[in-house]
Amino acid sequence: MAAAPAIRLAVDAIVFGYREGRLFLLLIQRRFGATKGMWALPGGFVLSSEGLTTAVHRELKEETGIAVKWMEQLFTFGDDVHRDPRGRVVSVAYFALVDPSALKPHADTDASAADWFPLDELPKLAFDHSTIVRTALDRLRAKLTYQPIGFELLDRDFAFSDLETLYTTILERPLDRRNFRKKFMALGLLKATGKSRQLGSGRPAQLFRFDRKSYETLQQKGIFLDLNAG
Amino acid sequence: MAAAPAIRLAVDAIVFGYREGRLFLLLIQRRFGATKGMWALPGGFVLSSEGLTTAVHRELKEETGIAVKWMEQLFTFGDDVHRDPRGRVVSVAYFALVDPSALKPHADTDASAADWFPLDELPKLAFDHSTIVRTALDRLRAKLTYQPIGFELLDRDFAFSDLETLYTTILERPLDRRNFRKKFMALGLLKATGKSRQLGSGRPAQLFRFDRKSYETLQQKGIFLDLNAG
DNA sequence: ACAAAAGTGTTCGCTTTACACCCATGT
DNA sequence: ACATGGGTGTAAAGCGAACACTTTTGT
Repeated sequence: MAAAPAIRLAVDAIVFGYREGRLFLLLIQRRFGATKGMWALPGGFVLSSEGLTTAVHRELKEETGIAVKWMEQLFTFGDDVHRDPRGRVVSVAYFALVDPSALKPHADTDASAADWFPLDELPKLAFDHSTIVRTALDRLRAKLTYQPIGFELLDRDFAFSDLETLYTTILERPLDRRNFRKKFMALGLLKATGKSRQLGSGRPAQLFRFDRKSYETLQQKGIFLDLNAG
Repeated sequence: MAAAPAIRLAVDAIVFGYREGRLFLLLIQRRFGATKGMWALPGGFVLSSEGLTTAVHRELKEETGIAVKWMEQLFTFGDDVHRDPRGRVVSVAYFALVDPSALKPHADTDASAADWFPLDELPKLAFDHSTIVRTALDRLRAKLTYQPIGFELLDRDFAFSDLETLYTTILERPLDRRNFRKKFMALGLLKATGKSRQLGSGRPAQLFRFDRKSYETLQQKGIFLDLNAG
């Protein structure tokens, strides 16, 4: 076969943030082209000299100023030949989880703005980015049941109730507090810090921290954390 | 951003076949270029006018003569900039399961040969195709535990023991016959045909057929079929 | 009769689930 | 004292795992 026709390859980043019981999505406002002014996922074209993973990290950094440690490949979108008005663009989507309070996005050259949006109040998105976000959400929910998450989304020290709220927020359904705590504790990836925290009234909550080693081990292994009722 | 540099986009097909207690992989022998004479996964460059899924099906058909109904996107390989000696090529890998007895591969213009290889006797593969195959195998094994498979791999009518052998072959470990049967039957996706079959001596086996409707339903839903001991 | 493959139930232990009250602190 | 959020135990049911013999046929 001769040289391939000009398909352009892009990467997109779905960055979920969690704060105070709400899930957020990181978006940028497009500065150029037919989609100028619309909100979209951070992303852009892959350079021929860089790997895909490098490319997403670079684009994310360039467009929002945010650096994340880890992104997971989600899916490659390229069945619809017209998904991008600029021509044939195939996009490899990656997703990440971060604590948004630590990361103030700032717009850069390619974006006129960058900001966090609550998941239930997303603006209309450019391209097929709504589909991509939906796919990412599905994956995130599925991921909860076979891998621990939270490390990237919570403060270093957190109360158990923070973890519970995180899970109920993502799953959009309640969990049984006792059962959830029992199961999660049994995984042995939380360390008590000895410290405690109090918000207004109520009994102070003891603070925990993830044990990084076991956390990463469990992430690899694919554990079970059946979460029907918690 | 200006026009993207010339990255070429390819698709590769990992087609697993199952027959008589063995897993096979469909390979083609490369006819051109630096990898001439080597075995590789069927695949090739995506045309700018076609979707990714269309592209894999087309390439598979062109190179091996085999048409499959369904392929699942596996992963996109593009972190290694030098994975292809022809330049920068990013490949979207898809995998499929078929009954190889119904599908005699024949080489076509781009391949000098196409054939089934037992998984444990693969030749050295071109590019990073060994890595891709390994990834596909991991996925296939994982898939077994949350989705029913078998429909695509067995004859329309099959004995229960065929199904059992299929599972033990893929998982490479024995299953408890009684438990496996109990669980699988409980899913309610097998219909008795009333017919039976006998191979040499031994009690004849009654033949089953998949109930297509429930099969597809369960594939969507993501069911649980814990298979530690079967 | 024996060899070969198909078919079938029960028991035990663990995990999941459902469920409600007390604790520590602030106001 | 009451409001607020944090923290805890137990019993019942269901599921997964382990385990061996009988049936039907050919030779």
